[in-house]
Amino acid sequence: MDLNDRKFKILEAIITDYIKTAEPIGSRTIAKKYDLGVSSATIRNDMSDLEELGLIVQPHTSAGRIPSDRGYRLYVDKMMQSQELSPEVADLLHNVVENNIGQIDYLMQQTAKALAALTNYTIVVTEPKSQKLSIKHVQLVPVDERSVVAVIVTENKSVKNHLLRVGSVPDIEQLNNISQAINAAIQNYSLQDMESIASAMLQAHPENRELVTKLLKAILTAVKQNDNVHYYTSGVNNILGFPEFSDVEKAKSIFRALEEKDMLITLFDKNGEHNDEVHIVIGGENNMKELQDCSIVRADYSYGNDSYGTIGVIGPTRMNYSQTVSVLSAIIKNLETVIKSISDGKNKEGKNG
Amino acid sequence: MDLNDRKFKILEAIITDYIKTAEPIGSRTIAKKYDLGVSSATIRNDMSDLEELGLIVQPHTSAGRIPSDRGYRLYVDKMMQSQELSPEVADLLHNVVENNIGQIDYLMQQTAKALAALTNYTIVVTEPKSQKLSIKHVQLVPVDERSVVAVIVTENKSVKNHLLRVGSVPDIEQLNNISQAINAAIQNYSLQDMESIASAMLQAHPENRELVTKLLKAILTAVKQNDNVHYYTSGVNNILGFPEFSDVEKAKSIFRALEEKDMLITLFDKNGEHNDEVHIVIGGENNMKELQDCSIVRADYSYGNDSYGTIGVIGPTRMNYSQTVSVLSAIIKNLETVIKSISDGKNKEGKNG
DNA sequence: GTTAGCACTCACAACGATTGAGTGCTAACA
DNA sequence: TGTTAGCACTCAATCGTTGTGAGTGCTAAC
Repeated sequence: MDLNDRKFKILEAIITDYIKTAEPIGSRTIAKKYDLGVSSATIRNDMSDLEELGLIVQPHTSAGRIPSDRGYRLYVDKMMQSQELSPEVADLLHNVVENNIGQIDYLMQQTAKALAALTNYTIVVTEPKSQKLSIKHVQLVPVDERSVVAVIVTENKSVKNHLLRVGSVPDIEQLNNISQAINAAIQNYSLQDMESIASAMLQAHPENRELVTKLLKAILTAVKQNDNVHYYTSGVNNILGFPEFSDVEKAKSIFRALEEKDMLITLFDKNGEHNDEVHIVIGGENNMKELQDCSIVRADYSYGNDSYGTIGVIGPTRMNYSQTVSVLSAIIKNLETVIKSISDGKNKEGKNG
Repeated sequence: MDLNDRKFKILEAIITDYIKTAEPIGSRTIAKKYDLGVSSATIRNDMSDLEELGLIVQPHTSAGRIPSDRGYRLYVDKMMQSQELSPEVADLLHNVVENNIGQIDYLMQQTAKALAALTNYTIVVTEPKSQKLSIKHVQLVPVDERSVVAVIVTENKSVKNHLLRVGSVPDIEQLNNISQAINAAIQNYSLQDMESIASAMLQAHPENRELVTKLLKAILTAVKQNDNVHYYTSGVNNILGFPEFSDVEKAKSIFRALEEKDMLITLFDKNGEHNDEVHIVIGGENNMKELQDCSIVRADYSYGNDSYGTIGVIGPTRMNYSQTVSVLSAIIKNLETVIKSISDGKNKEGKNG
């Protein structure tokens, strides 16, 4: 069976209508609302064919049709028109990135928040994560008489604080000396060779054994923490706004799924490398049964050379794919442009290793 | 009308039963379940009296009784037995604090999470906030060729990072010099006198005008940000578990309320100073209409000398007050003990100003 | 003060009838 | 061969009716 132009139009009508109303669409509605020049009986015949192809389904005998996962898939792959963003929205997205680019965690949070507000769906943003992590710089900063913060800057520009509690805190000069020494040691030895770094450090600063030991431990923790995916969510409650989730049990199971970290790993599983496309996973195409009624639109953004994160939009299968893809592409582009403009200096000067 | 012993017992029966089941309790149920030695008719008479006093209400004519806000209030103030925590729970609470005391944001998050898991209610924790904020130490740390992190340590031991983007980043030695200079300047002038600090700094480091300007701005932001209440929530979804909120609209309105920052300010409004009591606000006693079906149990914890935060537990009016108060008191005690043990050195040595 | 007994109330569930949106099929038409 | 009008059929949703049972308030007697 072939899909002629009219059948495509009917499928599109069903999908766009259903996205708007969440109600099954009947043949008469299509005949009246869309000017196809044929009667409802003809549309009925076409709908029967579309159903045979598995593109639409009937919730029950005496109801209209709604799109199936396969129907959405065809729509998304072949029929969907890309949507122009309004200048206001484009501006808003640009500003979110521009204003928060300095603080990576703020940036992630604000990005998620803005996308949630714009799309009305649920947003998950993962922090950029580098494949190979290396420590770039370490600095000790005094906090009070018993604690020092180790500020650890990694190659992929994440800045993390680790508070170290010690018996007594050396003065600032000494802290600077230790900081300098650890930076030198990290340059000289590979991070794998913690033994050598430790012994070198302890030899040079025997009077601050406790501090140095804890510092090294913090650095190890930082390296290990890199394996943890940090992520931010926003708009989780938007789920409750959709009639398909007005059943509390359904909403709860989705919430539970979104709370689990492993879920995200499954969901955002790259099956390989970062790439530039926007990925769409529709309904049952993902294999988590709690999210079978949801679709996920996601895209990676690169952050520096080999570091990247993911932004995912989670909504009902009946989501506005076209708008979502536009907004997502726009924010990714903004992120990458601004990030690139910052790190441009780096390649030219090429000082640091 | 007076409340004799039996009436108290009946009220208590109604409250404890309703907390468990969320169903109205009838006179026969009480007669059977609680051995009061009187018939249901007698209990009926007493219940009628309790209703006249406004301590219980009937949802409709042919239903049992449920406690009113005033009933809960009487129970909480006069009748409630304090509950011993099991050693496991006590241990868990202790460990949460002990293991995370170093990183204040982690500590808040983990505390909220643990309480949410233990109580099954919604937890809101505000970061400790000082009345008067002063900057204790500033340190610049290089990130890449275009950016520097300003690590700002405040008197109440919060450590915040601000990323500064500049045309070119001076070498580490210079960064240390500038850090030292700003620390000195902050010591010499009051923070109110930013003018003087700025001119002194710019005079001393004219070649890093951009960096110094941005640094000063970051410091100002840090001071201002202190006015913002930072808070962490956990267990928001627990709301959906309670039958009284199984109506999606109700749940949504509560979620919306919890999302609003101003709500918290209203909710946690201290009407004055920090004190040691656990406060309980029952149902309509708070004046936010979205939360009229919720109760709030909250307590302040002090963090250092004049800095304190608040932990709030939000649940249905039908919440287990006794357990909640126990858990909350325990975590507050843990927090304060551990915090005190850390800062003990401070008062003895009394070095820094 | 307590209790048994009884009439009364009212939410809730079950049932059946009605409605209406929507379909599939058939026969006729271009 | 594609299109259409017409008609019988299906079935979720709505609505009124009825029965049921948990629970009350009142009264009279103990």
